Amino acid sequence: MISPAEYSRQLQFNRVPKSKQAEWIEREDAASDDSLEDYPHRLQHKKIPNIKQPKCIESEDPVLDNLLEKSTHRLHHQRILKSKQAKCVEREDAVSDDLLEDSSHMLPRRSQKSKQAKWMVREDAVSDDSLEDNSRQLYQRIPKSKPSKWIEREDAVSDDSLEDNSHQQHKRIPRDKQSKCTEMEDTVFYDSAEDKIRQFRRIARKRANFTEREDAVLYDLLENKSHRRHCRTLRSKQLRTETLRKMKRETPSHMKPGKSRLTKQETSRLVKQVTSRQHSVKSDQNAKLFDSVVEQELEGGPSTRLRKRIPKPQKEFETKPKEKNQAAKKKVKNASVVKAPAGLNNAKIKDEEAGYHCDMDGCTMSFGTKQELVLHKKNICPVKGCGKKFFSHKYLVQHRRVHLDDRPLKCPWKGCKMTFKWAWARTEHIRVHTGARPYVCAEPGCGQTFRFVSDFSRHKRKTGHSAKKSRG
Amino acid sequence: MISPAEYSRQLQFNRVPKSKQAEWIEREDAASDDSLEDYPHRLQHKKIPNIKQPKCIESEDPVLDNLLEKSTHRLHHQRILKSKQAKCVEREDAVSDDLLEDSSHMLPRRSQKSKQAKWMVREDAVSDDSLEDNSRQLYQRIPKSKPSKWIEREDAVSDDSLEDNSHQQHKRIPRDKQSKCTEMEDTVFYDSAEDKIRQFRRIARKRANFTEREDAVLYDLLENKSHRRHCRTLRSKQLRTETLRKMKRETPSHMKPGKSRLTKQETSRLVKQVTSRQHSVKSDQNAKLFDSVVEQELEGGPSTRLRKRIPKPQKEFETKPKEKNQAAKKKVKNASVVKAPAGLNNAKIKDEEAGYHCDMDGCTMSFGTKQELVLHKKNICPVKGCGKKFFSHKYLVQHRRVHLDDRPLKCPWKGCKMTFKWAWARTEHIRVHTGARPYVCAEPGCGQTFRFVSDFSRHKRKTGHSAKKSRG
DNA sequence: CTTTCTCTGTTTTGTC
DNA sequence: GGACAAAACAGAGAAA
DNA sequence: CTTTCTCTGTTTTGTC
DNA sequence: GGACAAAACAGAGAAA
Repeated sequence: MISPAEYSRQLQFNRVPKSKQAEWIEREDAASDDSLEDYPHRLQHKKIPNIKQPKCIESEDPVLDNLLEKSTHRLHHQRILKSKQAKCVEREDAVSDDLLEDSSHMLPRRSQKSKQAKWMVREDAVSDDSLEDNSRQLYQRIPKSKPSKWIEREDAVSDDSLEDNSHQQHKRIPRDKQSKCTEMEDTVFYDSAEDKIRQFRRIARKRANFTEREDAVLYDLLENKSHRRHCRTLRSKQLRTETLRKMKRETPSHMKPGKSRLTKQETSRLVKQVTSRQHSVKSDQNAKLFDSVVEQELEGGPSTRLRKRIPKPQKEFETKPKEKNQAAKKKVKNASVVKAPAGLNNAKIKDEEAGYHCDMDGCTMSFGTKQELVLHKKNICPVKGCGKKFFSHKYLVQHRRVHLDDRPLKCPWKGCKMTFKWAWARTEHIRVHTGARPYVCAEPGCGQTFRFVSDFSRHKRKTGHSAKKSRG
Repeated sequence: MISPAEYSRQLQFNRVPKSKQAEWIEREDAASDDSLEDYPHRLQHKKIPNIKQPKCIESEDPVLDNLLEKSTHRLHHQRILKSKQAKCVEREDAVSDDLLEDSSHMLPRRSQKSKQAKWMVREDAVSDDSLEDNSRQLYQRIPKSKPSKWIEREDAVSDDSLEDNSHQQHKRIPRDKQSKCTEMEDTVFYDSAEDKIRQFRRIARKRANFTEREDAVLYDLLENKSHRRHCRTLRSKQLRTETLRKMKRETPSHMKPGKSRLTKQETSRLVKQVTSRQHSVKSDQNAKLFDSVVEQELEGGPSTRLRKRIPKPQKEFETKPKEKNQAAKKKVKNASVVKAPAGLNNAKIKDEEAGYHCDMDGCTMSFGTKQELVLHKKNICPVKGCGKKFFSHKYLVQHRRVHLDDRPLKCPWKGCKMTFKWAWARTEHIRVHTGARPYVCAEPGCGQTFRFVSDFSRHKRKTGHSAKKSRG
């Protein structure tokens, strides 16, 4: 089942699932085991940022997109979170059946029986379109869509906005994973140094207002610039601490000085500019480690300030309804599930099978089934697990990006590889680079500043303070 | 802005955001920089599993929940993904304004003006309820809810199911993060060994059918059992390889043998049982590393097979509409946003302010605003960013768990700390432990087996093969 | 719990 | 046949 | 691209 | 005033 190559790869990358090492609980012994489970400090909550990143190609061509969009480096990150107090609500013990099933005396439980197209709810024109679609939906399933009336009328339609081609979903974007390292022996030290470099950057970024931008951007170094190998390391507190300790006492020789353009003096200067609570001693140590591992890029400036108006091609959906092969035909009975407009599945813009065109004012979308179109016209997203209902038809079209992988908006900072689906996300992200805190509470004695609307908004909500936004 | 303690912590945990080290792109220099960006191997896409875990306390008391739910250990994980081909669609250059804003010549752009309650769309009874709620919504915002007609009638109501108290959202549950290590000096080696242990487990798990369960569960060792510190380490390929190399050549003395109950002989046996493509040589090495770091727990068995019927208290929502303090009153004008039923926010079950009770058959839910109730009755989730529309009112009630943190279902395997909101997720997860592959394609020459319905379903969809499920 | 920061559905602003 | 809860399915989609 | 595996809205099964 | 796109907001929520 696993090739030697894959095996080595897994060995190397530590791909063995965590939970797989657990033991089977003896039914009778469960009590003793459970006694241990009330400990508040269990290693339970895990949280790992996730990011998918750009694709650099100017494409109107969905086929080309498909070919390219899957070959991107992804980087990962790890953080140790603090514990949540244990709080076990044992409410469902349905394990029984499944345990039986999985424990080697398992029986066949179910054969795929027919699904009746009983799914459309009356009260709207949608009724029984489902049946007439059964014959053409081979590989996709028909959404058990939810008819519902409300269709916004005021600003319902018009054209797709400029960003209709940008899309995808990602969860949390860890800030600086895209480091890169020259191949070297002392990788361990590299990694530790990298941590400290990040720390330095943070410190620099924290300085008051970035009157000199140079200072703020001194540290672009770990970014990949070409084909170099990527170094992504994340460690536990223990490992990190341990590594640091070892470094201090036994391996100064591993460092490779001379690569960083950030001198120790510069480092110290920056550290001093930081708020007084920070420890310049530690930072100075960092400066040494710095030298061993990094390359730095020179600071650039904002690349554009002129807004570019894109003429909007308007022919996004060519949509040639395409009968797929008949292989799946025997399962046409399963006709009641949402047939996600294949284009929406997993970030591909396959508009080929879109045979049902939206005729709403200015909307050019089309879908593989009548159901999808009906949902679409009701401003309900027809993607299977989605089913969201929107106020505006136009937004529904923009909403598509949520289900696509495209992330066309890039952070303009040199070396920053962050990409976005939403302009606002990028807008706020940039403040991470600039250090700007544009939201200032106008409440007379408050004076708090915020970098993100959300935080400002929360502040106002919680305190009732005033709402003025000023320059940060 | 940052305390010394926080600073050290950040230093230690490497919390500096990645993208913060980027440089500002000179507008004029952008071209040269951009030339670099077409490289296919950019370090862009990142993907990091995320997991939140249990809370062990029997609580009906939301206050207690709030106090406890935040103090849980979270663990993290990192993986390096393969590259996605660069594909930069520069479609929006809207940076301009924000760059200006953030670059120190920023101007106040907006003061919170009034939001008119223009949001309710005609065509349903919802119309202008919004206005009458303005006075009582102080800290929450009123959802700009989407009136829509469709209400399922066939199985619309009845009681909440057993699982109404279980909830929250998490993304991807990495399989075996909850490792634990005794404090020791050679953490690096520990980590490497841990990797290999996982690999071993994977191999063991891959064996044909787990006729002897003992073999499948030999490796439960890294799980935390009490207050020990957690060791979570994730490294880049380079670091891992390097560490491994170092271990081999210079530090056999760091190992701490005698802890593992898995002997080298056992290991070899397991390795032999693995598919022929795996390298027993490597595995044997692993067995040695094994010894240095792990403790093992004895295998248990399934803890329960009897389904427990929970009587269902039925008084989930006591809901005393509670006027919060008046601080936020001046912003009541912003009345048009979804006021997420505070109970749904961020996994707290605060039903205190629920003053609008659902009178649908058997439904006991209540909400802070009429709008929410109206949405609820339309089977639309009133949580702010959600707005999903469901077929069944009863499911809408179950859907709540998506927005709550509670994860009441636990994996029954000893030492496995996985928790779930959905029974099916746990059911399939358990197969990860057992190795079961219950789905067998019945297509005459196919014979493929699957561990997860989803994969089986995809197989059938793609191949058109038959649908019988048998024991794996 | 807190802070930091991204995602996204809806609202507000700005321009014509 | 009906009602209903439990179980399962079938996608979507994250992670590797 | 693939495999592995979780999440979740809807369908199917099982029981009364 | 209207229409409309761009920008911003206000949550939700992930991560640390």
